[in-house]
Amino acid sequence: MHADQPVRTGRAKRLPRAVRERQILDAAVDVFSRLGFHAASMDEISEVAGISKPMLYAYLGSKEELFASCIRREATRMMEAIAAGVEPDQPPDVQLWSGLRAFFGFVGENRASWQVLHRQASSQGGPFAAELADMRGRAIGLVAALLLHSSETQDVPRAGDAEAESLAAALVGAGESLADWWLDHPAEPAGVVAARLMNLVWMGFGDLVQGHVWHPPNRR
Amino acid sequence: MHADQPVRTGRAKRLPRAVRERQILDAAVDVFSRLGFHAASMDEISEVAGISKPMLYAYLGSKEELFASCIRREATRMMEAIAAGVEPDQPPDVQLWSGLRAFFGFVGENRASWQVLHRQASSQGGPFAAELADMRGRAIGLVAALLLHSSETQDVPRAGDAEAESLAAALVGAGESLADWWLDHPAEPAGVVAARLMNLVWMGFGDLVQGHVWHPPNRR
DNA sequence: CGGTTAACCTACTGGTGAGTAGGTAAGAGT
DNA sequence: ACTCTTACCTACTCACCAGTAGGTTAACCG
Repeated sequence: MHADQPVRTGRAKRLPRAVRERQILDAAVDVFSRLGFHAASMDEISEVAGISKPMLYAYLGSKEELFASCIRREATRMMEAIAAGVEPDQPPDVQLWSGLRAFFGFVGENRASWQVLHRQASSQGGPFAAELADMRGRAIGLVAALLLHSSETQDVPRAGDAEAESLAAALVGAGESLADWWLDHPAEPAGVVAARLMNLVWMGFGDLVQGHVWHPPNRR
Repeated sequence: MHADQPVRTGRAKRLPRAVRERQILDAAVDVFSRLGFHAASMDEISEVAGISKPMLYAYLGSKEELFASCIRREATRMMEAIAAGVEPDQPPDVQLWSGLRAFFGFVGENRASWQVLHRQASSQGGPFAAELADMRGRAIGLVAALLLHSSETQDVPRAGDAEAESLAAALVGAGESLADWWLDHPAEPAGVVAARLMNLVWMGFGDLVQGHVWHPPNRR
């Protein structure tokens, strides 16, 4: 995924702090994703990063602070990737579709990031899960706004804020979960997984079993 | 959730092995769910169980074996709860509905079990995740069969096995995920959460934003 | 009431990993 | 060339925890 340092031999080359910090975070995400927070050791992270342990502490603080930094960085990267993917002045279903594509695209190309963000962060309690909850909250807000706007264009009065928000929560949850499932079934291409979720949540089984499917408008 | 032993004072009362084993598993589920596999210590589990550490090893073997026993027991309990809840000779949507109710009912009354099953087991690799994958596989099979049957009753030719199975996977994933979300929003009653998912996957947003909702047939 | 079994204990070992003390050298500024 | 800063290191300490050795007492059986 990220290029690994060759095996450490003696002293590492001197590099400016900002560069080292990035390398350390890359290494930490890699190790945390493979082993989980507790089983990951600072020794291993330092080794993968190509430096010695005291550097970790000098630059990123304690193990917990390092983990939190990983989560923050990856969460930000992901939200930016999604924001870059949506097409704001399209109809709601197309917006949802492009958001899903961007999301699954990111996860596919950054499996380690997703592993850390979703599985690790949420199974540690406390401030880590909170960091995640914050990101999820923003995502839910976006989807809820989409739904509200979508029901405004129809002239149906009934969709309230709470209704929209909880449906959005369910959809975001479904997305997280499907991405998680995808980690264990990596054969499928991102587009297929995204399309599957799109159909599920937009059409519903009730329509699908009758042969009604949703498909994207064919531009490009 | 489970009644805790009062504080250990000296020697514990002598009890038959089967009873102690159950107490130990109860304690282990509790501790694993709160702390996760790695952070949980055998000392703490033994303390919560009201016995001393060597008893754990005498009865349930190593830490890993103990964890695996927890997963197996809780997975079995859950599948049985769901099986007991479905009503086999109802139409597909009602079957799905009763399955969802049973599922969320179980999770609501056994949050610790769910925490161990879903979050902990899946974030440890290897044999633990495999144990889970097996259970999930069975659940997916059930739902897929339901969907296939459901599309047979309509005279639509197109739903193949693979299609049904991947949709089932998505639905099961959505259920897992919504249950997970629910852990952090315990205020909602089980029925509401179940109904939300039912509507999402059966009707889809496309219908919901137009005011079409699914509701259970009103028996009782 | 002895004797056997099985439930139960205290008290250790060995290993591992977080975090630190204290020192070395590479490059920048003068 | 000479110092100063800062990137970088080796080599520890200390705590915690999985797993065990070896001993104790309660119940049951004759």
